[in-house]
Amino acid sequence: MKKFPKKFNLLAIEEKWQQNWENMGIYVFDQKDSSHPTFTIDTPPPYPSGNFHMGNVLNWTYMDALARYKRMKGYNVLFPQGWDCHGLPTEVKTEEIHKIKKTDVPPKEFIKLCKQVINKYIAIMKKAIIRLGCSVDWTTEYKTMNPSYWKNTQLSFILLHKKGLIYKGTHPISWCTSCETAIADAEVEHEQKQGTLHYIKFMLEDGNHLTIATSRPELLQACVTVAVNPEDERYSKYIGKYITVPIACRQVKIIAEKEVDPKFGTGVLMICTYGDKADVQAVSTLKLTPIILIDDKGRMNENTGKYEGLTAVEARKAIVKDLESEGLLEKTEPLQQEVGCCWRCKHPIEILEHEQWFMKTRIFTEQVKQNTLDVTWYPDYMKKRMIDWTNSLDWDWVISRQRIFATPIPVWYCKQCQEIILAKPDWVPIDPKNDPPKIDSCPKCGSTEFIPETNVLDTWFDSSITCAVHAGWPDNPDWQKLYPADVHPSGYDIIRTWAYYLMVRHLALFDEKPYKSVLINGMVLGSDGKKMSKSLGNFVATPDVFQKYGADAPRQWATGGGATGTDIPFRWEDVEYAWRYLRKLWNASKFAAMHLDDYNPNKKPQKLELIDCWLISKMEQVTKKVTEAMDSCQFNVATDEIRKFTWHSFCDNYIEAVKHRLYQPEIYGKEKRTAAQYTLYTAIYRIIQLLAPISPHIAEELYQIMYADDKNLESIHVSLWPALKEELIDEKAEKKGDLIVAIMGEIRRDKAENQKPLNSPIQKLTLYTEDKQKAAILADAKEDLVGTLKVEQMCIQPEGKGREVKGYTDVYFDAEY
RNA sequence: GGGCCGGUCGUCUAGUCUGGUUAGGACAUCUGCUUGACGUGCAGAAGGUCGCCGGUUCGAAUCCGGUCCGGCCCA
Repeated sequence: MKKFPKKFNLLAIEEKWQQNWENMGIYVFDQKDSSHPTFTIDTPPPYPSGNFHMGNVLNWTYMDALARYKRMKGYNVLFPQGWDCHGLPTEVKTEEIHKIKKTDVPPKEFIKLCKQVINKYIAIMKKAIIRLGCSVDWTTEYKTMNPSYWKNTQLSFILLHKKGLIYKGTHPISWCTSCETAIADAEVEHEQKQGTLHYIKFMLEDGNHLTIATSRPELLQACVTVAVNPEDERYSKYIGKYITVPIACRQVKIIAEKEVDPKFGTGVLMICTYGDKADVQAVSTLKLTPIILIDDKGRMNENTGKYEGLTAVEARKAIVKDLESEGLLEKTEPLQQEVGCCWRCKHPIEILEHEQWFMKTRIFTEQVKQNTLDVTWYPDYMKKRMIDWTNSLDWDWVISRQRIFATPIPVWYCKQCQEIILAKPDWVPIDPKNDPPKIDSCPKCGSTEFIPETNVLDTWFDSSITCAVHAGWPDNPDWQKLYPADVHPSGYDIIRTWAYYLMVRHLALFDEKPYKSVLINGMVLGSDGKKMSKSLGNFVATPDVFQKYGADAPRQWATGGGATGTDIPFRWEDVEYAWRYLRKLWNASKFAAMHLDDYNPNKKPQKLELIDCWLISKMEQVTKKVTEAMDSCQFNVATDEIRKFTWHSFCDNYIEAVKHRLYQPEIYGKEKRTAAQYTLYTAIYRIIQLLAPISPHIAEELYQIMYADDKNLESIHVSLWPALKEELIDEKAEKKGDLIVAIMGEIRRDKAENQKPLNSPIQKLTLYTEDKQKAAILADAKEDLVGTLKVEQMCIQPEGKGREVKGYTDVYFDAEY
């Protein structure tokens, strides 16, 4: 036992241990070990935004608590950490910082700048993860922008291509005209916008007209058909007839379509290529020829004649004006509409036809669903989100992007015959823009000139193979030992992207699911219950929290704030409460340490008193509950149980009940003092073990002061999680102890009501009970009752009435002060 | 329009799957006391028609049906 510091200085303790843990290397996954089962965490590599927010605190705390728990349970734990560097946000940030456009400098130069930005941000986040006390194995650290990771991403591309799961095709795709790139379904956000519904006359051959309502008159020239609902009696007679599209002055056929809502607008719908996904559907089922009017930059193209060069919005105005002058615009009205927007720049997206690379994902729908059901979800209902998302997908995954800072697609084209030259597995990592293919000539036509693919891969293509990469794929031949990952932690907001892409990619590559379980965290809200954001003024910066309360307290906020998977509001009061708990534990330990100078942990006392057995049994009960809670990722339950046991059973009841034995062995006997010492020593060790995954720093500090000399372990975090000792659960002792504790409580209450100090002596205490068993219990615990309550004289009588002990209708007492 | 989640003292939250003590805890409020660990702590009080309506049941916060409100995701 070391000297107990006088002051409680958690902040200093924390940083000290963070340093020491790194030096000890206890979080390094042991590749060579084969005697312990492995537990692998598929840490989702975060995008380094340069900001570690309270949401990050929440999900890293979940991961770390689990990692530490499993390590104590005897697992060889792999807790890796990577960084998902590529993508538009990085490009945008780099442009912002350097006040340039990405096209202002050569791509190589731009990539260099992006890397600088990312590396700076990684350093900030890494520091924060360490400050939170996470037991990450930093020897595994990787960055998706490094060639070593490119290799993985590109290899996976090659393998999928060889399996026929990747193809090039011209399909309608979501396109951001501002970012000038294709984007995937998952990147489209839907926003409520105020638009205008235009009522436009389309002339029929007989000189009459139909009025169609559209919010996008600029797409008139792309109108390929006009549809009405077959049930709609107003229009059924026109089905099959031809009608003239204004501006385009072109005739199209009127068709019947069940999907048309007769109540929307006039009930006549123009199908154009492409206004929305419904148009895409119609064009493909009806086999119509699309007419594309908008180019990559969002300007009207040569198909629009006099409108060429205008933006879509300008063209809309011009066309409306022209319609008006021709008398074809009947009226306009405001319209609340949902517009698909780019997740990054918020510009409305267009649906354009473009040659892109795709990965076949829809053919895996059934397999994804089946495997989703095979996976354990914490909480269970979150699997619905994955199933629903899978079912809702209409298109394959567009994996090519027209950007700079990303993994290159390892492909060239023969200049002569356009043959696709796919890189061989041993060529990667490679950037086709810098290096030619490693062949002498085109295998098809013999030409020696090649054009590099300039498109790059979607960032999700990097981050959706982590389960295999963390396991050691492709270089470690044993990688399948660590595959599938035991748990994939994630927020519910990214199930449709992260959990889904991981699933579909690993199934496609390896024909096996990537993870055995998914641990879902909710979102962090502001203290007002609304989403935390700077603009709402409810934002709390993580460094402020660390500075004031360190890491152990906010970690308890995270684990105890609510059930796993639910949103939890950040409240300073909750962190404060956790802090008070830590201080309470600290003080209780200090008290125990004061009395343990002469205690020999190797010598068990011969007899324990009733109240000692009571605490030990409670301790086993709480161990059981905490173990079960941790096993099912119910961190809030675990936190709650540990707190309740420490604060109430241990501090309020037990310590108070044995003080007399500790302070006055000359009266109560040395043996009884030793029994109390043993119980204190045992219980605190158990508390810090149970607490170690959740609040690792204080657990370590107390361990090192009080236990390291005896237990001889490097750290509490390598101690073995307490095995369940059912034989120590003693229901009878608990029942007996409960009675004693209830009497002590009732007498405290009696003193309080009589405005007596709690330590005021009782001249005579008479306990009444007719129950002989209870009388025997009282007699057995007489010394602890007398000692704790400062009773001069105590007797037990079968008959008589006094104050009733709460919860016991047959036990009364009378106290004379 | 569809899906999911939530609605529990003034505030936040547990419990709902597996129906059964007095609906648990925290913060805030109020009242005492300060027990030889506690820059505090302890004891106590007050505060709830468990969103609303109906059903099942001996018994419903919990199961079922409906309904309203809020959030998220999707179309």
